[in-house]
Amino acid sequence: MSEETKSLNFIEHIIEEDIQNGFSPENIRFRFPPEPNGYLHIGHAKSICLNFGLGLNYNAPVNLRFDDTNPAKEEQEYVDSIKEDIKWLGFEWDKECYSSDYFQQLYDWAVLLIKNGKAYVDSQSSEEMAEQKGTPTTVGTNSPYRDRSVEENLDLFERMKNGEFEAGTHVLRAKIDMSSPNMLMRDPLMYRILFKEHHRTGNDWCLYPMYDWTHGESDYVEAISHSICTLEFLPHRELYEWFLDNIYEAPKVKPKQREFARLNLNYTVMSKRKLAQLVDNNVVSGWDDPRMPTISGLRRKGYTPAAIRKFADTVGVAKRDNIIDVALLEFCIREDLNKKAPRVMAVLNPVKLIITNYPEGQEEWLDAENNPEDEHAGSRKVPFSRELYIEREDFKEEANRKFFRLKLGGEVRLKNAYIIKAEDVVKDENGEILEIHCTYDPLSKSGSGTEESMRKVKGTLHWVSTKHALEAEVRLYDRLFLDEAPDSHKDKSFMEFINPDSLKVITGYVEPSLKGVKELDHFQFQRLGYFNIDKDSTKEKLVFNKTVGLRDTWAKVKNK
RNA sequence: UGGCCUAUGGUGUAAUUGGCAACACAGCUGGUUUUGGUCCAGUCGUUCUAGGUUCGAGUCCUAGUAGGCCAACCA
Repeated sequence: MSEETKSLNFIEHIIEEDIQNGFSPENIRFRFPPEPNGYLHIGHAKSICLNFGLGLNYNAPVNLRFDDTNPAKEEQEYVDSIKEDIKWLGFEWDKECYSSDYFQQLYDWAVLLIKNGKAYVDSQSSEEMAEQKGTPTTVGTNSPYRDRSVEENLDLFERMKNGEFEAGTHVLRAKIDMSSPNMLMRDPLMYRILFKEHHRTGNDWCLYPMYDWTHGESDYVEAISHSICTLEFLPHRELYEWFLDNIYEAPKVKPKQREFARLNLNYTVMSKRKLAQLVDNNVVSGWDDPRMPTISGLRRKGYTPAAIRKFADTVGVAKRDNIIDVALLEFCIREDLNKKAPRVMAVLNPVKLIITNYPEGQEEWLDAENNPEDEHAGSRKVPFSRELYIEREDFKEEANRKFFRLKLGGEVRLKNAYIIKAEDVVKDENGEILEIHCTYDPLSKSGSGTEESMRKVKGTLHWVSTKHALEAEVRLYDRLFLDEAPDSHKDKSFMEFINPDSLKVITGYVEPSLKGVKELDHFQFQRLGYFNIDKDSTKEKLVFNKTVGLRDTWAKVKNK
């Protein structure tokens, strides 16, 4: 079987066209260029999957390049987390690069531009320059310093580099066109003076290049053929090309910038600034809080690399703004975990169930299938006894026939065990049920092959033996925001839509086979959802995170 | 008041480049099931508007409408 012919996205169409037009496939090269000023989120995952996926498809190298031109915001912590996240997603970069590695080259090229009359030192305040910049609908005016001599510019620029001037006193600007309809072409800044220690170059420089001047030239240095970024950089393309044209030397690869629509997810926010705000205001416990749309948050919540890659693949790549339904992300993780996660029994909201005709003190270890979706997963033993926990929601004193669970006088199968019949309840003075008393049919044991064991009863419940169960902390997550588009309201901050119940911490009871499981191990708590082990887990105390619930048809029926 | 980008079911993304609008998710119906999960079958629903070119337009042209981006010494 040949693999399904997958349709190409518009970036791939462009690459195919370039190859058609004679661009040599071995010169194809990509890069993923994060700024190390925050943790990567699911939107970056889309970009990572795009760039590294392209690299795989075209057998082309993909560089990881840290776009570190602003020492005020960038930190090593972020570099480390970014590398970890990309590796975890399953991708390998060719070279690990830093824009700061090119500071000298960039400086030399800037001198070249000055010599060619393409750049000049401006000595006005930022306010004055902003004033002269004009607006999208009105043209700008030239700086009084625009026509400084090459010699003066060269001298000033060198002294800027040497630290002779205070921050803010001078900048280097490209000399382009103050009346361009594209604001970015109105003599954009190339350099500013910043007396800040850089996470890599230390105090070597007090002159730092701006994004536009840095990015395209870095692509050029690395011979990136296709420089893929998000839509908001589209107007930068003209400048990207202008800068390149001023330093380009003939046989080399001239990088091409192309733009795609960034990922948006409903019920969350997706900008590093806003995510940082959630962290700084302690709305969440950190960048890797499972409620965050960060890669580290999703990982901690129990998402798998395969699920995220599948998601990125499914949402596609195009040029129109989009808002993806989180239901799609949830579908992707369920699909993956359904195949991989071992099934176990856990009771999260327990009520005691006593089997009155089961001998006191007796216990049995029953066979339980680990994963019906994976025949190689094998089975395990689970302990059964007279006293069990079941979910409070699985019992009602009376209910209609749509309720496939336990009710007084009704029968139900205990998963992997026996058919039971509810006989009586014991309540406290407030009417709260303390115990459910039932009887079991000793001949109905699962898998025993008896006629009784083959009987069809409508409901099957999960359970744990009170005596054998392990206590565990279980963290239940709900969406962080109550609004579908929390940051789309002009008059309200996204912070006003935070879901106060996004985290519930409860104590649950899990079957004893879970003793000794490792961080990040995934499980399906049968009939409840997927859970994984949090890093806060210890030998003494298990801590689970809820990854996602199972699809819940009952919830829909119930609410009708 | 300018320039640029985008417009296909509820949400996304395709359409052999001008030739029967399809795939996934979501929704709904039913079946199987010792998970109200999975799986299976079925179903709902789509080319922003108006003109034009053409034998034929989602695709090309014109105008309109709607949404997005652009005035940081951020990236």
